[in-house]
Amino acid sequence: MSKNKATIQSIADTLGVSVSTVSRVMNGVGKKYRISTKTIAAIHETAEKLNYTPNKIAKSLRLKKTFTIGVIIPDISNPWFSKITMRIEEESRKRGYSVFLCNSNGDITIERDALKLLENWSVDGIIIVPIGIEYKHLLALYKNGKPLVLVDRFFEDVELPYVSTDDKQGALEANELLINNGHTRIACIQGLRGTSQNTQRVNGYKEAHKKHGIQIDESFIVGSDFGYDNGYNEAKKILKNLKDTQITAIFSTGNQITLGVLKACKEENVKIPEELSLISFDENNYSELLYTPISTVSHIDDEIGNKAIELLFSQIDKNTIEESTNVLTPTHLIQRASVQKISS
Amino acid sequence: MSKNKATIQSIADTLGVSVSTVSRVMNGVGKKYRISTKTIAAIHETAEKLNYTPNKIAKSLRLKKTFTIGVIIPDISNPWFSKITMRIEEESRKRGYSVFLCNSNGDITIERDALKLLENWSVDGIIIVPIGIEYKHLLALYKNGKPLVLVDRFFEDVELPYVSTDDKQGALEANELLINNGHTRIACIQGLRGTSQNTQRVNGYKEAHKKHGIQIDESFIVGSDFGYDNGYNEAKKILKNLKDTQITAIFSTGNQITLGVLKACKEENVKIPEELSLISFDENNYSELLYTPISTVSHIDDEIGNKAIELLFSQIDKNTIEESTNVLTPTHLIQRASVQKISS
DNA sequence: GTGAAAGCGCTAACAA
DNA sequence: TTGTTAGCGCTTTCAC
Repeated sequence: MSKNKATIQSIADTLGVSVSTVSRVMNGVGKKYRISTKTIAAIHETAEKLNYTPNKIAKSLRLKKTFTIGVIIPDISNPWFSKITMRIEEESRKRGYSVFLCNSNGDITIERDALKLLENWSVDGIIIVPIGIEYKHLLALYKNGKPLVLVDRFFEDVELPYVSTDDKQGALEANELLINNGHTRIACIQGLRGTSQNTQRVNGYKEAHKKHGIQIDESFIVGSDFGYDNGYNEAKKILKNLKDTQITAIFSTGNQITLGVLKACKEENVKIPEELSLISFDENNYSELLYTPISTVSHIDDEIGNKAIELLFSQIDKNTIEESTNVLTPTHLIQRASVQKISS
Repeated sequence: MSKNKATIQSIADTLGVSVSTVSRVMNGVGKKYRISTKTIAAIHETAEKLNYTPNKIAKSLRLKKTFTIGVIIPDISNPWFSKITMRIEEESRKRGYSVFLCNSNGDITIERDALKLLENWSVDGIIIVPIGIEYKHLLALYKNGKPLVLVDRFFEDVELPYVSTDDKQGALEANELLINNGHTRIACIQGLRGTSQNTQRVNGYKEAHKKHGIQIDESFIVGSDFGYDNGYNEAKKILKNLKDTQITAIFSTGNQITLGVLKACKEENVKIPEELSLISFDENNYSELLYTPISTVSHIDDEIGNKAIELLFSQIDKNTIEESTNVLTPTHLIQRASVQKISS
């Protein structure tokens, strides 16, 4: 097996034909150019023999099109994101595109660098779950003509197409469930402040309160990011002051936060739902198998992934009907044992 | 903001210098070539002004080096894989490399295509979690000089560097724990047959039996892949025949299988560990929070990811000390409530 | 200190 | 039906 790769040139040389002929055959337009069947066969044969594989780099440079898309995710180890990434990868592959993956790790500097990198790689389009606190770099790229779709988090009043979840409505329903079960003192453990996702979910929390004429105690809204530790730490504090605050339920804005809360409750020996009700954003395949099955706000990652790809390729293929570039998918409330009726 | 990107050519033109000068400056070797400070400054300035970003495609073509690595994973939505992917991405980024992600979806055809694709993209190296039932395509590429590292699954007696878990030892310890607790009739729900991972784990199961002089009942070894459904279906069958088989414990070879088992036990109202003990490969941050905290065989993904990257770059940088290219990281048994002592 | 020019592998317009 | 050739954006040798 030779170490230096075969090129169309080497095929052309061994056969005594020209590179264009080889190129045409390799691109399957041999017939169209009425290249003789035997030439076609011969080319395929030597290609095989020389173990030829086309050089995508050269092709990309020439065509100014790479057939790649870039994906930037804050944390692929989060199941919700990894499922979306999978969807994106699969759909892209079907369309003949490959995926460049970047993990921004929740760090805006990395996000900016990753974006620059993808630009330098001339990816044909970008799907990003932005950190969500800054959009200038995204807007600049988009305005410059690079196909781009935001997923999960977006920026209000900024002209960047997105597909996300109707977080507010989901949060509203979740909190109404609590309220309808007699809860009026509900803690909200939030994620990263300033992100649309968080804002919407907290807004849903607030709206549920308003709708039912319940005073909002701002001190009940705590936390700072979507991680496990945040959930754990904030829950710990809440549990320690349960007598003072009279909190009877927690609304968790993310799956990792929820795990932290569960850990804390376990440590502090606080029974769910007897002593504390819990409802959480994000459904997982283990949600019903936890020590108390958790009521969740499910949002379908598959659909979001699909929509994102659809939106992106409509930009790439320039078939864009420039209407409704923004999509909010609905949520679905899954009721389980973690919410209990109380007499208020 | 102009739509057509600036190139070193356009910078050279606006400044009336040559492309080589610009190239040198952009690559930070301006001083080395004793290019005048004002020229350097001017070039940087216009680069900024024209919003120049280097074209990695062109650079790659010229250098025959892409500063990318390819990653092929059977299922990134599996937390264990996604964590490894994250590790790989992060380390690569630190070294100035980007990641091409492919999800083989457990399909050998896709795996082969993905590999071909990465080859065509001239990635500088490949990290793959192979489906594990075929290695010819991998070996061919490796023999041809492409840096390659297998992760998690490997092929015995095939000269392909890998970093994996000491699955056999882990399985051995897990089953010894069961045996030491009086269990002798242990079911094993296996994953994809023919993969090293599965073989090793089943071997560990068998070895534990042999070591303790327990007859192995081959009919107790069931299942066919690492998915949730497999765990669910096999557990259902086991639970229905509990009286006949006298099975007292299940050894699950993977995290998704375990979730399926838990679901089945819940449905069939079989209490863990009172009626059935359970121990599982793969630790997750929710393992201790399940309705029965699960004893697990933990294997540290971070270390595996790091080792894989290390091995890969030692090949890429050709600093390879050609010894010990294979790594097996140890497992760690985490004991929780899901295993109960029984009087045998 | 700076520039000219070849060439990485491929495509496609133009030629024959 | 097939070939010639320019050029995608960049690096680098050689020249001055």
